Amino acid sequence: MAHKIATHLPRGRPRSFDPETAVERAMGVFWSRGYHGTALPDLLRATSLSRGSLYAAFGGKHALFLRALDRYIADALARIDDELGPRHGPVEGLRILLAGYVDRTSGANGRRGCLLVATAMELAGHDPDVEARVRAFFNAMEAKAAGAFARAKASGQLADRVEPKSAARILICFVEGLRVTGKTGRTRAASQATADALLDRFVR
Amino acid sequence: MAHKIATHLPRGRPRSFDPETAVERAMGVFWSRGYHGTALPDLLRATSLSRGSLYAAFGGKHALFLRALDRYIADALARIDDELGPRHGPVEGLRILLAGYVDRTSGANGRRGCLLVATAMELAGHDPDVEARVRAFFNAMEAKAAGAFARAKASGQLADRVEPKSAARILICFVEGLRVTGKTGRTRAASQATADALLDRFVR
DNA sequence: TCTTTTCAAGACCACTCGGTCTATAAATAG
DNA sequence: CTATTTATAGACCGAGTGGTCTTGAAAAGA
Repeated sequence: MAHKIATHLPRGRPRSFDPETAVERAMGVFWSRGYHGTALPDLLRATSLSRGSLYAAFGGKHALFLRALDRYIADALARIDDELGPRHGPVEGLRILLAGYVDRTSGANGRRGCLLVATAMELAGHDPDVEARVRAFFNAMEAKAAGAFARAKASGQLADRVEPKSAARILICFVEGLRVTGKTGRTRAASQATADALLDRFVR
Repeated sequence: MAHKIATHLPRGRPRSFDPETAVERAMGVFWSRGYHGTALPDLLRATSLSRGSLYAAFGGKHALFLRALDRYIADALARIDDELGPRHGPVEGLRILLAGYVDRTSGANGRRGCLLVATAMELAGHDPDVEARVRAFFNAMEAKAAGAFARAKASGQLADRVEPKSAARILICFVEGLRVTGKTGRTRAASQATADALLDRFVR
């Protein structure tokens, strides 16, 4: 008899299951390993979901990825709104925003990278759903940064001939470039000094 | 008899085969699709090599990828040496370098992306061989750019209080950020205007 | 209580992965 | 000429891929 010795292993043990939590945990896996580098079992382990549950709830790997990306973008935009919001003056807000990027692109944080930048490089060229989200993020961020620069200019805090829209685009390229160079584990001190040097070219 | 009807299909047709050409073609595939997104058959098609030849010549997918990355980096550094070399003044060289990045990050060129940036985001955190190469590239590029800024400063062409090393780091973050935002297909005019605005904060 | 719902476990599917190896044929060296 | 070298074509391998489906047990509602 080549039958299994122990049949009747325990099967289902339903637990309450929060989709948002699952998306958040899946986001962490995609963030660390990229889309192609993430296998279904990685996601099942991270979310504590079974294959069936994951497919019923999200439809598949790609759909879950888009949910995770949306969440990452929403978090990032909310953070920018907070940093550049009315709680601080515009220049102070930009300084706080830059300090946040310095923190997230130094040492181990830097090595972890950025889901949005990694996704842009890995998928934006081939996946229209992804490209639309990446473009929307950069446009939204640009609008928020340009608003802060415009408020700074209106209160006379900018150097001569600084145009808010150009300054915002420069700032975005700079921080996304920080995310790239941060992948090799730059020190916080060096990144902060570079960020300070940039902002000092714009503020009076 | 379930044998094949046509046995004796033609097998070997040896051709001379240049490894550097194969590396260059493999580079193009990795560049467009990323490391995990590239399958062996893609590389065989692009190089016109058989599996056996590819393994005999390069040892495998990962080793071939490193060869391709080395080639990409060597090409990039040679181009920078040319742009920032004695053929032009330092500020003119920086302007030419920026114009090249604008060209490579606009429209369809931008969508194609950058093998180095994509590799940094996809693999640098997990692959020491890759991380070493990415770090070496950024260090080398920073040294070259800092040299150009230093020469510009020595001839009085920089704005007050611009420090060559900080300026070089800012420039690198900016151009690598351009590669990221370029993935969504920005227009050349917008990118060029942004690059001009950046350089104008540094030159007198 | 009994029925329905909700989930986990995991077998199973067809396919693809990177990598190895054999058989064969053209080119080349002697 | 023959012998060797160099390359191709492609079968083959075990492992892994994303995705589907069946089974069974715990939870929830009646």
